[in-house]
Amino acid sequence: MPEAEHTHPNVTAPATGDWRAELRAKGYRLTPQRELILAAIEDLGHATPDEVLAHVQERVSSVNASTVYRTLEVLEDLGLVRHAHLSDRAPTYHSVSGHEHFHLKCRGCGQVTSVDVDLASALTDRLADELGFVADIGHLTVFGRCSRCAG
Amino acid sequence: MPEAEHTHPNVTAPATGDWRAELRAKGYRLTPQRELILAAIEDLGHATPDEVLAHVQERVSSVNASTVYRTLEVLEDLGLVRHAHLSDRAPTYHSVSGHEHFHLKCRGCGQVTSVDVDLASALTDRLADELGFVADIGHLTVFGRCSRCAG
DNA sequence: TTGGTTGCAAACTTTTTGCAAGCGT
DNA sequence: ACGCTTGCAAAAAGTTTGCAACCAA
Repeated sequence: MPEAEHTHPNVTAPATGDWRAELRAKGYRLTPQRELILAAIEDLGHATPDEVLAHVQERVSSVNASTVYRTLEVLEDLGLVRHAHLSDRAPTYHSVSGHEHFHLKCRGCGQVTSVDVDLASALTDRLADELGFVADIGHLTVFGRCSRCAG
Repeated sequence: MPEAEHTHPNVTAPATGDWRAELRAKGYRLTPQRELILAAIEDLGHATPDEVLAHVQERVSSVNASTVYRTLEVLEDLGLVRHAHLSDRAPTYHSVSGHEHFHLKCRGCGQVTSVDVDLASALTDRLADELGFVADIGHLTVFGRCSRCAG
């Protein structure tokens, strides 16, 4: 499959520093690894655990893969990052500092596009009205073909 | 996570036998394994490769896991089965003999619900009109909370 | 007979886990 | 000092691959 490129460069708001307080409030500790991993995700926009690890290790080579997995879980619990499944393989994590969005993935060129959740409101409304189902659109990935590849 | 139960028992149309011809037409061969694996998916409704293997092995213990993976790929190529990601782990395969549908997965109780693709037409239309993106709704899984678990 | 298929074993990729040492608070 | 965290190594889970024997056509 072609390499994924992203149409929505992550122009994220800088971490306010108040997440560190929330982290402690939940009984977690603030460690260099956690700051590095969160920063990596904000740098990379969308990244798999593997890519996060590589990015972090460019500066601090001693950081371990298990730490990345464990930290990603903590950061997701804190609501600082989210993940989606952009391929049949590893999940992709992204920062939540911006607006909530879901993803479109083109099977032709591999391009990933971020779309505002509003665009799916018709679906979420119907699911809620007709089935009482509260959808988590931020986790959604819609596969298909982009305009160029659909032809 | 709770075990998934399914609200849409697969009442699939019996294989007409004409898939065997299509299979040969594409240069594939008709083998007992392929018939068993397709039958397993129609029996099970929704199943991971692992579950398919276990089901097939109840009758023919010699069937191998690689054969299941390879066959699932062939069957999907023929359009006889499809897969969706109902968990962060193994993919789930289902028969395409019925109507096309996408899935709802409840994070509370794990329940999986099949929903007719029509219900998502508002989303697919907007994606097509505004972005030219042709969505493959049959592959979609929407995570969230069912009416009971949403409270 | 020909070449697509299968079973087997080994390799691989991604993620999880046990544990002792380390460090944030 | 207490106990959450980390690095490491091994295990687990899921999938893929090379290859010789096998069998559908």
